[in-house]
Amino acid sequence: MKGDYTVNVFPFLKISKLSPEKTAESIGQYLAKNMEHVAGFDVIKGFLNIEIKPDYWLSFFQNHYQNKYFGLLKADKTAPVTMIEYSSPNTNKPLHLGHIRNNLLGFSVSELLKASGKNVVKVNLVNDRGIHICKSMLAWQKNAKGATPESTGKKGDKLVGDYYVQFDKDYKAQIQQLIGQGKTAEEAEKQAPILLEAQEMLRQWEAKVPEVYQLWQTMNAWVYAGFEITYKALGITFDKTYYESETYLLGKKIVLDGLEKGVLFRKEDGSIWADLTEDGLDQKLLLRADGTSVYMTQDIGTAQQRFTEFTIEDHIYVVGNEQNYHFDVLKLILQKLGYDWASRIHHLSYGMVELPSGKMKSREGTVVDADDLIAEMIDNARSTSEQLGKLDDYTKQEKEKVYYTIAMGALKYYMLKVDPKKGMMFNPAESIDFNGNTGPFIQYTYTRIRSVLRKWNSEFSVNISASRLQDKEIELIQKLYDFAPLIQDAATQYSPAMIASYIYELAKEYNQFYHDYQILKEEDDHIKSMRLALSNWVGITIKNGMKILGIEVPERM
RNA sequence: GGUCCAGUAGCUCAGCUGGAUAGAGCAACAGCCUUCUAAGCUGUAGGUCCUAGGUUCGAGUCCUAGCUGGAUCACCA
Repeated sequence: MKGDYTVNVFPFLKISKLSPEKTAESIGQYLAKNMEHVAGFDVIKGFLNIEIKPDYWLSFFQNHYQNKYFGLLKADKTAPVTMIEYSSPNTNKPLHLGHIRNNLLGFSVSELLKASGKNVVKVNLVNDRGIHICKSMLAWQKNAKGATPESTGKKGDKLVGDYYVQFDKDYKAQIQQLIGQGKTAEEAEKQAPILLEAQEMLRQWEAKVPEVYQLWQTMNAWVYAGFEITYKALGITFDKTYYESETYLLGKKIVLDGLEKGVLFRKEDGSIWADLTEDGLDQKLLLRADGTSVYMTQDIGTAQQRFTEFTIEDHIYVVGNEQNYHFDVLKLILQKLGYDWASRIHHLSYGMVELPSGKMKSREGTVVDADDLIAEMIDNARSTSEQLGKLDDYTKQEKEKVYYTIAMGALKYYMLKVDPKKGMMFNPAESIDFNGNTGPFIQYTYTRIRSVLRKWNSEFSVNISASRLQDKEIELIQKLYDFAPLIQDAATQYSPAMIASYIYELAKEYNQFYHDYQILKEEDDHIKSMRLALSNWVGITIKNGMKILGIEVPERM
């Protein structure tokens, strides 16, 4: 097929009043005459294929092949920031596959925005208070006999999570017992003694009863130590961490102001609500009758705090699509309260990760644990790598580093190549692949490039006439040409998947090139040098693209 | 029940603002390592793009209805 670009002329027919063929013909002739880079054109069935002169690609090649930051923009540190909240864990259970998607997406979108020239602030909001935390604490008090991460050798978040599950088990047993005594299910759910105890514990926590407060601090510290390990393994970082225990009261004042202004209303029992029925939504509780705040209240306060602390041009919340309604309500309430920045809030709503058996439920233990999955990925990378035996001269530590890099490359790419908006299926029975459209395939392409360049270990340049470029070489240059605009496009859509798909195609094309042409063995020095330069440039782009996905590339594998 | 989202090859997914014969990977089958890393390359096979209408030169893409699956409509977060 001839032509580098295709113009579809059908939309112009109304203006040209000519047949598609004649319209295409005349546009083609005009372009060939007036555009210096246009070499020629073809008309097929109303499609105008334009061919660009190889010189154009050659000069683009010469201008950029040495640029280590090819396609990337630098952020202006004085510019307004894009704030991105992600992770947002609860401190009552360990991280699972769903959290992995959230964390990887949040981190990658941050990198993507940075690469597109934005000034990014990454924040985490730890949900460290509330009834669910008290449930773990209560179950620990009742069952643990003083067990700690040290005494059990168990990771802190796992230990606490076990007691959250334990609570749920006991709670359900009590409900059954009450139903057996003639209560309705609804009554039983509200009256189970263990739940009443947890609610009492929450009141004690808010009153900062020392015994409860101290236990809370202790158990949260265990969880944070556990999270730290998982975050580190995932390579996830934040610029700032907010704790709900420190911000949960913030929204209160705003809500009371809103009440005074008549935007909100009070019910007979004293609770405060927003009426959104005119906007097609329901009424939303903002303060309980006893004055305590709910999730929405906290989010209002936290948002206000952030917009005061920073000059924010865009605030992204990476949160699952199960909370779409929550964010619709949040934005609407903030608008009604008169905050013009409400329009700058953007919910990056990603689809749930599902298992063949359905949705993951922490309480029911049907989750793919983050640490387990990471460990399994590393084991798989190790056994594959050992079979191939290409790293035999590496030290054990060097090898382990490569296994880890490949394992995380596979996991991260697997999660990020899917469009964020869409749900995704994960089958634990089938381990994540290392071949085909995968992270390791791209990493492998990079190591091939590095291997060639190590063997040369000298200068190279592009000093050749354009007519000597092979089609495949021009195709690679064209692919690289797309990188910078792609980053901008992907950034506006918050889509690391577009980057993943691009790097895969680039790596694939390079592998074809690598297979079909010789580089070091090429006899013509100019061609050899040009191919080294092209390889190096592809390598740079793979590395930069993978960095946006939070994936490292190894020198060898 | 109201609202929202999704349905593309056996499986997992691409398919940009409507454009040429709908693409990859995995799985299956057949080839390619005395040659720069075979975690690679090449080929074969695999499709009623959920269904039915509509919009127009043209629909996987837009509209309407239906079917199926999911989410949500909490004094949980």
